[in-house]
Amino acid sequence: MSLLQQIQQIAKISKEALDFIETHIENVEVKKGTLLLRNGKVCSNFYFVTKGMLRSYYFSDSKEVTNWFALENDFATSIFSFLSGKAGYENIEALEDTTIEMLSSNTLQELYLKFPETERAGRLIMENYYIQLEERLINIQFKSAKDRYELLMKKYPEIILRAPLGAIASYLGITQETLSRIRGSK
Amino acid sequence: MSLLQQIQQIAKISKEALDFIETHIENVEVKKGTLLLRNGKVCSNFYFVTKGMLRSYYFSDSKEVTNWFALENDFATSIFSFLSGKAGYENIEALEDTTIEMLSSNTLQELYLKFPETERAGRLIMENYYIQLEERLINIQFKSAKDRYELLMKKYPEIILRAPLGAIASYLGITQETLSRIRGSK
DNA sequence: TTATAATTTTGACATAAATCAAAAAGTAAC
DNA sequence: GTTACTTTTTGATTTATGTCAAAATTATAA
Repeated sequence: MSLLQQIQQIAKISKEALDFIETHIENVEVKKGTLLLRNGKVCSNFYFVTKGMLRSYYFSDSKEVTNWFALENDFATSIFSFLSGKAGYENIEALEDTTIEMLSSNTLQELYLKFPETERAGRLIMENYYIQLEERLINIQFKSAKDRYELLMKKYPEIILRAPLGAIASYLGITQETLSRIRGSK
Repeated sequence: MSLLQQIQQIAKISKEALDFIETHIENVEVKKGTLLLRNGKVCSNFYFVTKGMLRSYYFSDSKEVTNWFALENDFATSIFSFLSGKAGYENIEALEDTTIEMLSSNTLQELYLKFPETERAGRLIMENYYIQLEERLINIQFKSAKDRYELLMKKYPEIILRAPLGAIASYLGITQETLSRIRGSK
């Protein structure tokens, strides 16, 4: 699926707006290990993954903490930085060779102004993100490490299969030793 | 401040849309202890607190867990249920005698359709909510109980002063015994 | 293929926070 | 003001998960 198709599934958008988006999409291919964003920088791009996998992480006491994974057909950006225009704390790296479609924040602002009907898609995407995040917060707050791992496995098995253990562990809020033991014990 | 004023601070909205909102606002006063929403029900209202304090909580193994507090000038709703139209897991109660302005989800849907420029305010509100929630997730995942308490005290001292200990503790993801000890030790 | 580096697993031990229980303090009702 | 109820504090003990360290496995590159 392409970014354009994905957006059309979310909200009805005029032909003109779609054309505008299409002419502004930038296609990028990056090798595994590439850093698309470094902490301390402003994230001025909104990504859509067509192939491969990204992850965002930040440092907490010099330890890497995974903030999210983005697989095929997922949107991805450093939301705080992208929305506020301020320097962020996130790093975005490619966990595999990855192909992305990219929109700049300028393009998006222009899109919202020129085609106000696209605000709806923006709102719906944010609402969806919020609900996901809320669920994650609840899990982290009140499920055991093992429960959280099993929930992730059920909901996003692809992440478990494709991401390195350390990245998964810090996403779940546990150490990799603990995750390794959880995996071992069953 | 009123709901109308708050919305106008977020995005520019036409006179007509404002009128539409105004005629649909419902003013409600509730006594301390009132349950505005019970889990298992669909939350079909969007609240704005003009006086007093609400909190949302859900049950995890028959224990109450606070999901959020809403003080004066805060919006409040059971976001998942309100957005999805499905039965939710949250309860919303008044922690004090509280005055609220209320919009139904039907009104809001109508508003978005009739006045598409209001989508922008909706999007911006959601973006802001998301950023707040992300920050909270990061804190819960990687700060100690004490650090989390101190962060809350710095950011929302009103909550610490006005909410009962048990509600604050479960909001922070700790037991009330632990919170009591944190308070005691300094 | 072998050498080197990165990732994952295993082990021993430490610790923050939970649990269970009861006392103390605060609030509301009669 | 006394009684009953709720909330908060204090104490003793347990437990899930973290930390530190090293071994085993797997991936990468020369």
